[in-house]
Parts: sequence; C-alpha cells; structure tokens
Amino acid sequence: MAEKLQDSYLAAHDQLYRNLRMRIMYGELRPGQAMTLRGVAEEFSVSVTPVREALKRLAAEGALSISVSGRFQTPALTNDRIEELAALRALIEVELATRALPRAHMALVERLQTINNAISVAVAKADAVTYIRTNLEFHRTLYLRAQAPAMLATVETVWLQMGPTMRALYGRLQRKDPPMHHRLILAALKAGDEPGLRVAVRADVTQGLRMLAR
Amino acid sequence: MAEKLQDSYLAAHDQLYRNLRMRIMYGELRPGQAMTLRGVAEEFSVSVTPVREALKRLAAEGALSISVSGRFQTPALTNDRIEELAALRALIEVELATRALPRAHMALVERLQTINNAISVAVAKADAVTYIRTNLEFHRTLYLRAQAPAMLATVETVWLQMGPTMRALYGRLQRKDPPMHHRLILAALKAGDEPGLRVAVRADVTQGLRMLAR
DNA sequence: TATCGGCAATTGTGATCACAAACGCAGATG
DNA sequence: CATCTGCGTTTGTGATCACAATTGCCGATA
Repeated sequence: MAEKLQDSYLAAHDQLYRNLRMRIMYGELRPGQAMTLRGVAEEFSVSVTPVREALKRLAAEGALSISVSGRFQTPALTNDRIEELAALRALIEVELATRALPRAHMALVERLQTINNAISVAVAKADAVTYIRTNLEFHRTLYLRAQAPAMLATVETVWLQMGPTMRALYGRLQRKDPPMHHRLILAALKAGDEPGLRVAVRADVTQGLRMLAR
Repeated sequence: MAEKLQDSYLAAHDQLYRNLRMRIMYGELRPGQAMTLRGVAEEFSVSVTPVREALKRLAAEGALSISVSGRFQTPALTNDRIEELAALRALIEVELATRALPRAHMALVERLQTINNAISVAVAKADAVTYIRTNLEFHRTLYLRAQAPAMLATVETVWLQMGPTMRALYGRLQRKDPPMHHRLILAALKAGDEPGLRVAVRADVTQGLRMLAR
C-alpha cells in the first residue's frame, strides 16, 4: 500500500476528508455551495481519485448532497430536517452529558470555562465560524468524558450536516448575548445535578431552533 | 457523466454499495470477515475503482472497519460498543415510535402483524438471516410513519454496525420464543398508549443486550 | 519442535485516460 | 422581450497501470 505508516502520515484522501469536513462542520461553506472533483483536485494539487473518495465519504455522512446527476454541493436543509437534526442532537447529547457527569472533575470544568471565554470573544467579534468551532469544542470536550465513542461519532455526524445551515443562521441573527446555557451546564456539572444538566443541555441544543421559527 | 438517468439505472458503485450493505446489515457476514478490493471486483465483474468507493462508504458508516494498513473487514465489536449502540437504538427508536404513533392507523398495524408472522416463521426455522431481516423490516415499517428521514437514516447506520454481531449472537442463542415485545408494541399502537409504546420499544431493542451479558 | 529471516504474492493508493451525460451560454425564433 | 434550440465545455464514472508497503508462507537455524 502507498500508505506510509511511520509517524502520523495520512493518505491524501484522508487529509482531504479532514480538511473539507472541518470547513463544512464549522460553517465555512454556505448552504448550496457546489464542489467539483477537478476543482478540489487542483486546489490541493492531487488527482481526482483521492478527491472522489473524500467527497463520497462526506456525502455518505450527509455533509454533502449529491444531485441526481452526481454533482456535489453542501446541503440546503428544509425546516423539517433542521427540526429533526436538532431533536437528534437533544436526544444524544443529553445522554452523553449524563454519562459524562460522574466522570466530570474540576479540571474538566475549568477547561470548559476556558473554552466558554473563547466563545464569548467570538460572539463579541461576531465571528460566526469561530463561534461555531469553539461552541462545538465545548460540547465535544464534555462528551469525550462520557467514554462513548459511537455516540460521539453519531452526534458529530449531525453537527456536520448542520454546519452550513448553522453558519447561515448565526450570520443572520447576529446574536450578542454570551452563552447563557453553557453557564447552566457548568453549574449543574459542579453541583452534580443530573436533572439540571439534562435540562440545560437540552435547552442549549434546542435554542438555535427557536430563532429559526421566526 | 457515465451515470444513465433513464429509468432507475444505478451506477456500479451504488449497486455494490447496496448489495454489500444488505449483506452486512442482515448478518450474512461474520464479524471480522475480510474483504479485498480485487476480490469484490472479480465477484461483481467490475474494476477496483467502484469497489473502492463502495467499501470506503461502508467504512465511513461503520459497516466496515479499516485496519492500520488499510484493509477492510467487518467489525468485531467489543461489549462496550455493543452496549453503546443498543443505547443509541433505544434513544432514537423510542423517539421514532412516539412520532409514528399518532399516524399509525389500522392498515399499518395489519402490515406489522403480517411481518410479525414472518418473524415467527424465521424463528421457528432458526433462520438467523431471515429473522434479522424481517425483524428490522418490522421496525423500519413502523418508523417510516414517523416522517423523520434523518432519524431513520441514523438508526439504520446503527443497525448496519451491529449486523455481523447480531448474526453471531442470534446464531449462538438459538432462541425459540416468538417476538413477545412486538406484540406489546402492536397492542400499544392499537390502544394509542404512548407510555406503553415507549416502554415496549425500549424493551424490545434492549432485549438482545441482556443475552450478551451471559 | 519452535522461532526467526527473507522473498514472492497480495493489497490499497493515486495518476491518467476515454467516455457519456449534463450544464450553460449564445443565437435563433416567436 | 421571452422561450427554445444547438453545441462546445464541464463533470462524474470506471478501467488500467505503476508503485510501495504489508502479508504470509517456506526454509534455515537453534
């Protein structure tokens, strides 16, 4: 195999996948944005073969939609689908937070508070991409403690599908308030309050949905 | 594009994907079973290019695992991961059933009963593959009524990951009892009993987990 | 008999090419 | 001014090839 295993070398298609995945999940691409095999191939100076694998993989995860003729573009979600994805987030993330709670020590809460400060800065600067990235980092850091890799992978797929739409929503809303629900989450973590944690996580995840129903 | 759109022609890699996906989800492959690009290519009389796309896609969905050197094989799940996947099933399928309940009319219940009879036949014949397929068909038929395609797709991915393991489990257990929990589900559907439905679905989904903790 | 070393076969990766279908813009037509 | 018709360009698909790394088997050695 051409895949060098020494150190942490990654195959070309895997580098492409990770790079594009970040772009999509963190809202750097608008909904409906088209991508072509040769376009991406030229941008990354590779042939179309690894690009095809990366785009197909992203499409399989719902990060890209494929037109009937096979063209790739970021998905433009309907309101119904947004509601569904938000409900999935609520279901899974409440469970992940619950599983993380007994393992959440002070060091974790402090790390979360640091991330929370970064979120506040991003909000103040109205930097949508940084806001989305740090916000997801907050959630991921908490859920990593749940020791539930399959659940985390599933919810990350949901985040991925919502990426372009979240960018469009947050960019439109221009919210100015710091992350209120995150403070509730931190308080519940410190107090070991499981019911309170579940309510706080559910509220945080569902919050974005409310401003959709404008 | 080489993709003919007339009628319902599918690209070669898509045919491969669907075929292999069925094999895996319905337990026709054992855990840890290896697959090679050239092996599959020869079996389906195509080149390695479409095979690579199909296998990569399945790997992205967790239906196949990739070794450090890039080889493909069906996943051999740890007990922890099985517990996680069962918990995901419980979370999502309870929600899907709840959403399907208000739309579940008599015709649907009758279709479910027909499928249930087929399940009993498969159990009596100790046909693990048919049992798994018809059992999932029972669940899918119910959940289709929920009008929640993203949730259904997510839970199908979970089914996919558990396919080979379920085959190994059911093959070992040789259960003889007809689907008890399914009768409870049907009764709750007929009665419009949402709490009862949620309990029945959760029990049905978690049931397989218990015989794992032998 | 068990273990190690080495070589041949196997395997995944990425580049390149031909091909057919869809796209998109320009020009003709009403 | 709006709509349709062509035609060149763009795009995804699948086959093939060279390559490098892994695998696995066979024989040598202790």
